[in-house]
Amino acid sequence: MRLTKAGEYAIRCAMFLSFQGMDVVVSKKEIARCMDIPAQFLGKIAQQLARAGIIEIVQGSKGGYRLLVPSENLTMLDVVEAVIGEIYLNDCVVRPDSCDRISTCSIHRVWETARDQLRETLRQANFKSILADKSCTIDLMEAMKRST
Amino acid sequence: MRLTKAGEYAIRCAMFLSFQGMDVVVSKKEIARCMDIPAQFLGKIAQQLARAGIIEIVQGSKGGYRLLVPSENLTMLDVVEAVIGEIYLNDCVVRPDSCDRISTCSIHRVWETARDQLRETLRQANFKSILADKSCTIDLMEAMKRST
DNA sequence: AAATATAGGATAAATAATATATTATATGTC
DNA sequence: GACATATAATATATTATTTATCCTATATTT
Repeated sequence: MRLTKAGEYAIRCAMFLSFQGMDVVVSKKEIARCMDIPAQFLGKIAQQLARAGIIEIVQGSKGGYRLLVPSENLTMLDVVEAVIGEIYLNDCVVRPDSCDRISTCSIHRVWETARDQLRETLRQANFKSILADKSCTIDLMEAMKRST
Repeated sequence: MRLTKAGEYAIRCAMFLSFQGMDVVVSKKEIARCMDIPAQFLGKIAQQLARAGIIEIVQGSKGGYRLLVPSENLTMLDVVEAVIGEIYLNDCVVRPDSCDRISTCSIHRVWETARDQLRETLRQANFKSILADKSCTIDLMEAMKRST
């Protein structure tokens, strides 16, 4: 019941791009290096972020990724779900036929509540406010230095 | 980011035992049959529930499982964590060394909040109140009929 | 003692996640 | 246009986790 690495990497990538701002194309290599993401794997993740409309992929020399969404409108929910799909904690919430018990059972309702809360918490977390936290930006800048 | 089948099965098992009451020994076979759980797999899950002090395993002919905890004190959190371990949504919350960014970063705090909420919601859900919901008990009784 | 039921260790089978290799395509520079 | 550079896309390999079962041992009832 944990976030996958792909999800974690996607968040790191979104954080880095948010930090750079919307008009900057950042190369895959640089993101991978600074954020400790396997470069090829980042390629896959970027495809999913692009399909979700979160980033734009720029090909060719001087290519890379560019953020398409203002960081105050970009939430952790958007980024995570772009990569791992819509979050749900128990199958039966989304596919009632996965269990032949009735879907009104209160067990289902508990999972539904838990899921809604989780999604809401991630929806509240936008990258602008995350970066407003000094400890995050300090950390980012150190990561950039380290990987030069 | 989903509950494992083992977790789902554990909940079904706990629900069945809660329905039967604390003083009844229910055979593995019967639980497996009524709750659609592979019998051998249920054996493993029962071991974990027993280790957590939730059920008692009775060996020998006429053996089976007996609930040790009053259903009003037994929560979904207890049952789920007995089987899948302590819930956490992102590695870095529990093992800060899994990511070399500082643990005070607000990303971490979001995951921490989400995790706390999730655990709290599951802690609120005790099996007595779950069974107080008619649709659950009706469903249980039908499952028992079906599998005769 | 025989029958019945679960325990516990080992292992197999299935699925999912993570990562990489390779070929193709797009862009900028000379 | 040719070449260098960077990402795309498909395929494949690797690893980890989850799910399930087999088999021998042990406990209990009759």
